Amino acid sequence: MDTPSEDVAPARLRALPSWLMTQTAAHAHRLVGDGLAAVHARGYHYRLLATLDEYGPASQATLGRRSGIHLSDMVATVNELAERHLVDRAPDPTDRRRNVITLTPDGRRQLRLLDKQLTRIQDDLLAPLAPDERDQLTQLLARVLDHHNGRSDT
Amino acid sequence: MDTPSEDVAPARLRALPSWLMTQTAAHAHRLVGDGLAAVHARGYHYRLLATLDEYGPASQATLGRRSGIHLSDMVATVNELAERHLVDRAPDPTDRRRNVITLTPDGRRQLRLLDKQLTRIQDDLLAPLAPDERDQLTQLLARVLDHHNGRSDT
DNA sequence: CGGATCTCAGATACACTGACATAA
DNA sequence: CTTATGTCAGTGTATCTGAGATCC
Repeated sequence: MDTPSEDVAPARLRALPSWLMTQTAAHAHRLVGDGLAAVHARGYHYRLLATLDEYGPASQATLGRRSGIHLSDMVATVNELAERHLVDRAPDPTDRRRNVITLTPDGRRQLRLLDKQLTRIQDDLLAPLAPDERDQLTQLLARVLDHHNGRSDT
Repeated sequence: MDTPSEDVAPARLRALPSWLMTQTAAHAHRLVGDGLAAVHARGYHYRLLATLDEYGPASQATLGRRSGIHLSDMVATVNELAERHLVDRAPDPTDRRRNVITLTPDGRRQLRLLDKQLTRIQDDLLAPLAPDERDQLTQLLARVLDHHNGRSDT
């Protein structure tokens, strides 16, 4: 603790919120990536499946807005999920520009699996924090996120 | 442009700490990236300059451990900074495997500029939070980070 | 025509892996 | 012989830009 020349990040960085955010996010990203890879999934897959589950079928553009996935990346994500029959891609009869993406029963099953896996991962990620501290952190981050997504307060 | 409250992230995601972390980190990353690009710098540049300023000259391997930059990326980072004479790279006479990286006066000047720029950016990033909430968030994130870096507590 | 949708190609930043030569 | 260092080449993920084609 008191060895001064230890290989620890500079104080300037340790007190910099943007640095703390990107660093903890890197850990979160690694934990989630590994955890989802174990069930043959990626972050985008979960985000898209969860969005479909909560909002129902939608076009790729709408799904992109809801899930925060870029339209360009949406294409590949839907491709990957459709290949494994976790979602269905069908042309929209009312607007031939659009595809309607639908969650399949297999997709719903996979989503439940991913939910469980992610719950475990949150516990690893927030291990050093007490339950009320985890809530605090979640609330604070949510407010920062809402602000930068142009929603609510300021 | 309106889309009342339709296109909002699913509740499942909004309550998921790992997602909140990576999302806020993405905003932080973008703000920092833009802000540093305005003064011709990247995140790695600041991290390396700050590490040199606080710990003094060191080998690339040591700098990597302190700044969290991978040895492989350290090479390119030092190249970029040395090209602009913000750091100096010289062979270590006592260990010919090593380079000793030193902060130059120009580098110190650049660092002060980056410090100011980053202070502004933190303010944008944490705009919706009161000062004591910013501290709370910083503390919580620091504890999570320490835990996953194998330092201190359980 | 403007505007939305989908697709594809590529770029960038960060974190990481593997291989290698050199030197302690 | 083993370990540490520096260099180079390349991987994977997340985000985003730009271009096009199609359709409303």
